[in-house]
Amino acid sequence: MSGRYLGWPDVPTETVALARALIGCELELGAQDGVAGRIVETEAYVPGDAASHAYRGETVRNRSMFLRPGHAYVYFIYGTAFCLNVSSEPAGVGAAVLIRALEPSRGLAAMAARRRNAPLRDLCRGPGRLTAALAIDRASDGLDLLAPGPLRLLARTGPPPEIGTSVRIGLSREADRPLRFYERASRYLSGPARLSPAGEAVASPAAK
DNA sequence: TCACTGATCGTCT
DNA sequence: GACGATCAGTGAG
Repeated sequence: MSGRYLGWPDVPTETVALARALIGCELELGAQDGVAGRIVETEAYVPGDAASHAYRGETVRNRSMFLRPGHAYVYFIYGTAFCLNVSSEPAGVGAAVLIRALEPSRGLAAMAARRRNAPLRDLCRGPGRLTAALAIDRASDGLDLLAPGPLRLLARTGPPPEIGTSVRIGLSREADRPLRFYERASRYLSGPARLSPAGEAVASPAAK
């Protein structure tokens, strides 16, 4: 089921607060496609962070990081993958939240087709995989995810998820900062399992 | 599940 | 010219 569309200024401006608030929200590709997934994993790239693309100031590539909160920053990495971020902090400040994983919720067949029929669990597990599943590329860079358009954020439905914290994945600088956030109960997380302990499950069907 | 490797290319030094 | 917010495939435990 889908919630209501998020708009400005429904979301926190501060980067870590936004990274946590996005867990459980739904990311929807153009309503006509009917493709969407719940965000279950994010990473914060805060101001002054040496691991952030914005660390050395604004460039043509990272300019979307300096937009008002809620804009898409999409970049191409390792010659193989696109990564989707949501800009944070007031306009003019370079910071963003990387969307690392989604739990597929709608349009599963379309996602699978774009992902070479990968198994459901792997459709959106990882920043490059979810952009492939949602057909997100550089054309999506700069889009406002909080306004009508081809890519939108929807409010979380249901109870607040239990959120876990860990170090970020794949970094060489600022690698020790606990700026990765994930939904503890989710089976759709990226990275090594040791970074995503499920914690004390209250009533997990699988745990017994 | 984890560890390792090759592929691949835009961006910045 | 090197490096990087990654992925798929392979092999071992």
